[in-house]
Amino acid sequence: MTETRYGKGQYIFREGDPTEYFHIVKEGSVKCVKSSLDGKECTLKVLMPGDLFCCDASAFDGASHPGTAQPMGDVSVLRMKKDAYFKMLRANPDAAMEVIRYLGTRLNEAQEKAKVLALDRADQRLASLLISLAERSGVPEPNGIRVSVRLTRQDMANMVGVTTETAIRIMARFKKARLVSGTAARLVIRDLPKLRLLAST
Amino acid sequence: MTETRYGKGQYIFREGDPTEYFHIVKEGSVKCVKSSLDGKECTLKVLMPGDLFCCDASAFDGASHPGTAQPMGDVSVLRMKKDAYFKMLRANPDAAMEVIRYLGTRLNEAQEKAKVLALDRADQRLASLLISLAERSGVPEPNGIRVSVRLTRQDMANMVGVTTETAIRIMARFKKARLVSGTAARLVIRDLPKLRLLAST
DNA sequence: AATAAAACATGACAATTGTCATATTTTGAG
DNA sequence: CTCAAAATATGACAATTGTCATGTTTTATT
Repeated sequence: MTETRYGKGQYIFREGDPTEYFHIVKEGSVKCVKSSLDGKECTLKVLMPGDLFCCDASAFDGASHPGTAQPMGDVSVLRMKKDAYFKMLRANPDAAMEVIRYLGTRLNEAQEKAKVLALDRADQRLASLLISLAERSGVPEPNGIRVSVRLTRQDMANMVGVTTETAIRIMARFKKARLVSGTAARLVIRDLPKLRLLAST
Repeated sequence: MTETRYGKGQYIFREGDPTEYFHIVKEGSVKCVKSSLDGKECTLKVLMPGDLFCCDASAFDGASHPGTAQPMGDVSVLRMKKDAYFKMLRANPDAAMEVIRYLGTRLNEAQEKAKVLALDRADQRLASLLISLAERSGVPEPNGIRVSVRLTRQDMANMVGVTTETAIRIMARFKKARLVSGTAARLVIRDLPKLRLLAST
């Protein structure tokens, strides 16, 4: 289990690279991105400390990475050769069960995300994103919940499958309605209950 | 491990039900469905024989089912109390590794689906669906690949996040362009290469 | 502090997809 | 075989979202 650091402009691995390591986020956050042939990008998930990645199918059959892992700012990642990882899981039922549980959670998340993408409007999808950001990386503050992950409007757009312009317009509406305030460097969720209402309306 | 049969109009379990069993499809196919508060439905996946379900996180922490499992026609399902399932996995590293591999594959699938929903137009999403149907349940025929799962236009619409009318219109265009023929009872993929081209254009 | 780059913002217009209404055809149960 | 229900089909129109163009503000680097 070795520790590796990555910084701005680097990649941990890219879509199509051969899978060699199993990873865990130690510090910072990591973006999982997939892109289509015409250059459009989609951010599947922002991984936080403790999250496993590349623990999945690609590691088994020698397939290549299904997506790109990109550090958001400076990150520190633990990694282990995939053979050692599998050996460890085989020898350690507790670890294996933990990975099963983790993958199950991730699968549920991914399916919930697919549902939102399939059924909801752009503003509802953004509201859902803001809610989960508040829950997963929110820091309570006097007038709301600050999102500790730094996400630009473009990042948010990529996470919910809309254009940057649409994300900007909707966030402007949210700001006017006092649901949120600030931008990437200091995004604050000001009215979580109303966002929840909007997400399911 | 007991076998249970289900027929039309029944449910194997419904969204919100407590999780008691781990399941495997033995015969027939099973729809995994999630619905939103306003009655819209989204079909996450059609499970085929050999597929595991409810093998995921919900089974761990006593959470309820995140979606509904609905038989498509007559199906036969094997099931096992979740406690016995976990005990079995703990005692059997090969089985546990197999479940990890399976969940990883499903997670990749779900993320690929999220990407398609986030980035592609309705016609591209339908083309992607037809491609995966051809691959996963296709039966070669003189003039194409017959899809052995019976899916109405509404089913397809629910699988790619569009309205039934949109699915009907796009399938009509595909039919005119000789990419497909027939409806639910006898859907045939006639030009897989062109569908692949369309899906990535 | 200066400056280039990135992010944010907004308008005008186009394209896509949804909604609602209404037929027609197909399927399945009795 | 008959008949009701479900599925398919199509038109007119509305709503949503994307595209492109352009300008301002913020951020980061020297």
